[in-house]
Amino acid sequence: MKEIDKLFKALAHPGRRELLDRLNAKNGQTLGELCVGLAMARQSVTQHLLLLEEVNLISVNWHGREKRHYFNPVPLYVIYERWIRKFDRQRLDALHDLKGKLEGGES
Amino acid sequence: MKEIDKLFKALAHPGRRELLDRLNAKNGQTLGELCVGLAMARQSVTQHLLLLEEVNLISVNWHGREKRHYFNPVPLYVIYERWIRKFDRQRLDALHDLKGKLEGGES
DNA sequence: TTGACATGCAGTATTTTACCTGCGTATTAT
DNA sequence: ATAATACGCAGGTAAAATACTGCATGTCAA
Repeated sequence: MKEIDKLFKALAHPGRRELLDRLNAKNGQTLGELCVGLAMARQSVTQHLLLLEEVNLISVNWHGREKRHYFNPVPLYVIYERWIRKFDRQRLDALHDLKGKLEGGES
Repeated sequence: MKEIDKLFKALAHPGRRELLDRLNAKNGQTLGELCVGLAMARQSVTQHLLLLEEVNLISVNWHGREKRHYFNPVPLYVIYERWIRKFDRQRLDALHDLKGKLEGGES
């Protein structure tokens, strides 16, 4: 399976995207911290984190018995550049401009 | 399930992304055309197309007995604006600049 | 009107994903 | 040394996603 396929799959789960959100808000959190407030067993969270590791969206760092997690946005950049951007960037820009005009209330 | 969740799920399947690619290359293709060269039964392709319809990534148009499909990139734009872009745009821009410099061979 | 074609609909098998429970191991603190 | 803590590992189950087969329906062309 291609890397980009795994990447999209990794992003397909709301829980995993939330984990990325939380690491983006506060980097270097441990597994225990990341489990707080989630309706999931610790072991399930571990599986999600491993998946995110595999596609390089997070990296880890051991400090004694603690495993600290760090968010890496580069794969998202790859998705944007190689996949989203190629779909008629001009059309998107035009829509963006239109949206701005409409919201801005310009005649 | 939230709209953004369904959107990410819809993009998680390589076959569905290929369908979008093919429609982007040539808009207005029928189900039959889209099936050519795919290692899938027509009925499976239908299911994928319906899923893409549900999240508004494609729209359809009947002409007699033919169902024509059209790609709509707006949801991708939404993903970029509401999800990718929020992750430290500055960091991404910096990486982009760096990449450009390295590739450009600037000292 | 009849046959070919484009597609829909229903039911089912297979595979993958998500999640859990139970137990084991290494590290830290007392 | 012992207990508490932080986490890994293995296995099992339930649900969801994927893909199929078989048949029905509507449209077009001769």
